Amino acid sequence: MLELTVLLNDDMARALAQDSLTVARAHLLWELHHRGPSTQRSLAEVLAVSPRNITGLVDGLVSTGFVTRQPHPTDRRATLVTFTAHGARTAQQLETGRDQLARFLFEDMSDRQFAGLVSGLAAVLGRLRAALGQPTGEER
Amino acid sequence: MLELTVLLNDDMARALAQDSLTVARAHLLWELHHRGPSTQRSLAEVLAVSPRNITGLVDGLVSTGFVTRQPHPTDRRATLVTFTAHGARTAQQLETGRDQLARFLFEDMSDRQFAGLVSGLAAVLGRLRAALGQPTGEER
DNA sequence: TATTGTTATACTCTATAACTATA
DNA sequence: TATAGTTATAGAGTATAACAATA
Repeated sequence: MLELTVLLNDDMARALAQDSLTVARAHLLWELHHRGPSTQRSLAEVLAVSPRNITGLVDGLVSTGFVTRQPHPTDRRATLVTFTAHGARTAQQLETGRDQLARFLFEDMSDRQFAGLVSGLAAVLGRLRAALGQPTGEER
Repeated sequence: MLELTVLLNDDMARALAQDSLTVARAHLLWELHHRGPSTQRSLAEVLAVSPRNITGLVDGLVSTGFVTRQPHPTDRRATLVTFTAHGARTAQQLETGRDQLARFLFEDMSDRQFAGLVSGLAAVLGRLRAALGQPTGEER
């Protein structure tokens, strides 16, 4: 399992690097894509990371042209992190790529095998959740 | 899947931190445990990381008392990274913990469910391998 | 008084390039 | 001439703490 995740992370990192992205920045883009313009505060909570960290990630994404900082309409302390056209297009591609990978991995699998996999994974996940004390996982 | 790996990595990092370890350093310890005293060069290859990176990881493990640098018996350029008693004990605990986790996750699972999980994962892994061009995975 | 985001500081992991000591 | 490991330098991700502007 560890080997598999390392393998996936490395390959994902390489793929993202071709778009001048890192895993951490792509994760922020991904959440932004699903939530729309967001304050840095809310992104810090969603990504379970310090506000200072978000400042750095957004700095990077701004300088590489994926997002901009827009003034919050009612709270002058806050900024809204917002996609550029390029950022929106890239986030959409991330989602499309995820869907394509899922299809590639599962579409030729028999219903029986797929059901067995899902059932087994659900059992493992359930045990993990119990052991870790119900983490807030979002089941994406 | 991504959420799951993130979840596992975070939790693993927290657990390791209680032993003053990081994931990268524990990975080195793990390989050392399975290979015995090793040159930094060989560790760089095994971990697929630059030699300079190994210098840093070993520096950290030396200063926290897990390993020492010993002279190589025949090559005076090389050093052999070697466990301290504390390091050897810790590596053994890592392996024991891995085994315990595996037992916890699978021992109450029916043979049928377990077989379905293994079969499904094997199919997914096979497709990944085909797509990525037969990575050198070690199947641990 | 509390919250948002930044500056200041620090640590870890990672890389490439140049260099030293040895083979 | 090639190899093992280090120093030099750099960048990314992460954290806490102090601070400014605003609520």
